[in-house]
Amino acid sequence: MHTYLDELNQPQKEAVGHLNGPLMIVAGAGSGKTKVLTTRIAHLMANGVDSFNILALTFTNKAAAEMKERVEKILGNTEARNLYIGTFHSVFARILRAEANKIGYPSNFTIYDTDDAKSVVKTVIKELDLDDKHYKPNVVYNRISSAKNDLISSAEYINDWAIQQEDARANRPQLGAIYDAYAKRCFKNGAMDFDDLLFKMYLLLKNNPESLSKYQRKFKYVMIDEYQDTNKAQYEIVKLLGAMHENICVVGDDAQSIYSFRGATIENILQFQKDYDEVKVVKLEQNYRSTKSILSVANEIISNNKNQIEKNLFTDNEQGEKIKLVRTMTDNDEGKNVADTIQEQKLRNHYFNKDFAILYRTNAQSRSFEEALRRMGIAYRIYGGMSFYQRKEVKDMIAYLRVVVNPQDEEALKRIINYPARGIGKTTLDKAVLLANENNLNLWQIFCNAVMYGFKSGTLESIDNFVTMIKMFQSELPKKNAYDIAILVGKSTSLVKELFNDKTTEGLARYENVQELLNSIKEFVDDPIIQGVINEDGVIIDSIGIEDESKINELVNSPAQLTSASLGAYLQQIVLLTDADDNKGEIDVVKLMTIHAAKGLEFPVVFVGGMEETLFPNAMAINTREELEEERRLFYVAITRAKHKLWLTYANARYRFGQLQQNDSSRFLEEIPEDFVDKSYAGGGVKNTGNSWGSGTQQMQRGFGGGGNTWANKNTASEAEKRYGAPPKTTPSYVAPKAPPKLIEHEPAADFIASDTSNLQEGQKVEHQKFGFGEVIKMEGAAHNPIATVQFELNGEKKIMLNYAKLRII
DNA sequence: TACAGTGCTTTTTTT
DNA sequence: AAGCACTGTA
Repeated sequence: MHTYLDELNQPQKEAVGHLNGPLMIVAGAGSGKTKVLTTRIAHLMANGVDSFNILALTFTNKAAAEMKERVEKILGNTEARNLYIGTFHSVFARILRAEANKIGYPSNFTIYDTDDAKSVVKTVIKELDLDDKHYKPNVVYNRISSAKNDLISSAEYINDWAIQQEDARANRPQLGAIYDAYAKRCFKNGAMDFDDLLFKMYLLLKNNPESLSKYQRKFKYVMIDEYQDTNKAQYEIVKLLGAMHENICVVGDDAQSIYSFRGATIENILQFQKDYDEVKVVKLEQNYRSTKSILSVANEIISNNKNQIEKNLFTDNEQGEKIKLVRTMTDNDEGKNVADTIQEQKLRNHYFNKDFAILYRTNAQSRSFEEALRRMGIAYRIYGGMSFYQRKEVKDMIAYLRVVVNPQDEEALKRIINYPARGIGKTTLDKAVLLANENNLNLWQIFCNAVMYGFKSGTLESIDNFVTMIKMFQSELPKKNAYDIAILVGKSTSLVKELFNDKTTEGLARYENVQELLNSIKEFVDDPIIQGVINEDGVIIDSIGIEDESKINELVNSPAQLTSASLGAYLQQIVLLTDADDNKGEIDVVKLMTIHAAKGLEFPVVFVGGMEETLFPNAMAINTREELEEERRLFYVAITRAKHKLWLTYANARYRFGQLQQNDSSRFLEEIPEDFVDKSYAGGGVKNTGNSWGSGTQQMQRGFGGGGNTWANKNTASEAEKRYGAPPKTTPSYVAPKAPPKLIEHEPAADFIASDTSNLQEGQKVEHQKFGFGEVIKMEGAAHNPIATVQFELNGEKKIMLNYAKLRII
């Protein structure tokens, strides 16, 4: 019969089999949580629950996609399409569009990402005549964000005595005023930030009984993934949605709660059991992912936390190797060491690039790993950090599209009003903004009626041309899909042409990025998923808004109405997309990401870099026990990503803010029992052994020790040395062989012409037909036979004889 | 109006 | 180191 049930262990079966009533699954790392969730959905449907009545909420798009795919596989039919599976933010965005009128928003509202939101905060601070040195936009934004996650409106914020006291003590009494102005501005712009998607969803359900009842009836079964990471807003929404049927299933692991900075609280797990009369609790304690060695270390680490739900995570997997500890001199050496080790492991144990992950606490740490991997010719990909959609040229293009869909969107409008330059400069913009504020209109309305406001005739003409152009785009909205409009915009604004004409390396990259954006729009358009109904503005109104079946049939019969290929739909999904969600990922590359981004993932071989005090645990997060325990959970998450092998690495000193900074090894390393760890590499890595030791207390200077990697200062033994004994004086047993780096072939532009290199200087940027782009780092050789040493971006250092090679100077 | 140069701040994690 | 804001010049 239901063969899928046979694949489960006893507790898993219990969880899947509990169909009605509240259910809490405490799922340890690697215990088959996703399998249980997906099987449970399938089981619900096998027992007659309509797929339209199931809602599953996750934190990442990737998790949602995976869940959907796996349910589909189990079911073997297309019923899974009707399931409502998505992230909190994307599901609520869809619902809010359909219900926008109930909360006074346009259904084509824009979603502001963090950059947009901070920019609005900054604007508002300036308009209130406050000093943005004192009211730092970053800090203010975080404060507003926390308030929203705690469901505190600006009015409540201002009237809350305790909050006011707190702000007064911090000498920031105007925070409430800023919050209020910010909220009003977003509303005026027809925009919501990420937190609004939760906050407004809560308000919608709270204040509109019909809406609440509608969604309660629709979502008879609700499932929440990563419940330990929910904040108050999410908690209250779930509680409201589930109140009618109480068929709520939450899955979480308190040991993996790492998002308290976003308002998440473990309290939600504890509270869950009190909210309902009979909560079934199932613990999944068998780990199917890691070796015994790795899991023991993880268990040991987490046992140092006081606050936790008791559980006993075990595995039947093999013992595996001890985890390895590596100490290097600098962050650059750390990078080299990891790259060397990857190369070694590939050769010795036949791993592929894709089997490796390098994890770190902060995004800035990716640099040294990146450089080392590039030098070795190992393909890699960085997830997170500066995402594709944050690049200037991409944001510019998207800003145009945003204005077309929602001209109230002032952030986008400001961005493009004079780009490419069209004679509407700062003076004009300032005046328009002032007029908008005085007349309580938005910027777009000022421009549309510019003639009323006494702009100079030249300026007026520029404004009119701009307005006419945008209106022309808008008139195409109902007729054209997202891609066709994007192409039209690119052409009419000559934005693409401008980038194309910029032949510098950076210009080339920018042009390519815009092309990539256009490709992604095309892809989106070519794969129209029927997911909703579109209103006259081209914005998705969700099918959920239609209760009457005949109406749905009517709409299904007019497919144009139902495609999601509109520009509005495209914009909605990209802003909620993380680049970790990008699934082009099955190519053979080493993956680099923060530990946060790695949650929910697993890799055969894992490196955790930067195991140093101030970095991990991070200096910003050691002020309270709670903070420190969260850092420890983060370490726990890092460890439990590994299936077979785990390396922990740290550097004696690393560059931070342009200065070489010395750090002690992480306190977490002391918590690993001696027997579980192989420390034979904790002595400076492949290159640094045999040198004098001691991390010293003297200020490290740049170019220390003359020889690059030599430590000249001898002082007291370092913390690590005291703990782990003196580092080995001999060469390690195995030095990774340097495979000849593979050449990454460069495709020169069709118009590649070699330059006259007789006067080539150090520091100049060049292009080589085969090796690609690089920088001249050294000139040598006789005058009649000059030799340039060039550091190529993709192919490392090469000596080029200028008499023979063809180089183009950039 | 636009760009180049200078000086100043940054110091976590993300939907 | 790097990005940003501000200032001065063409």
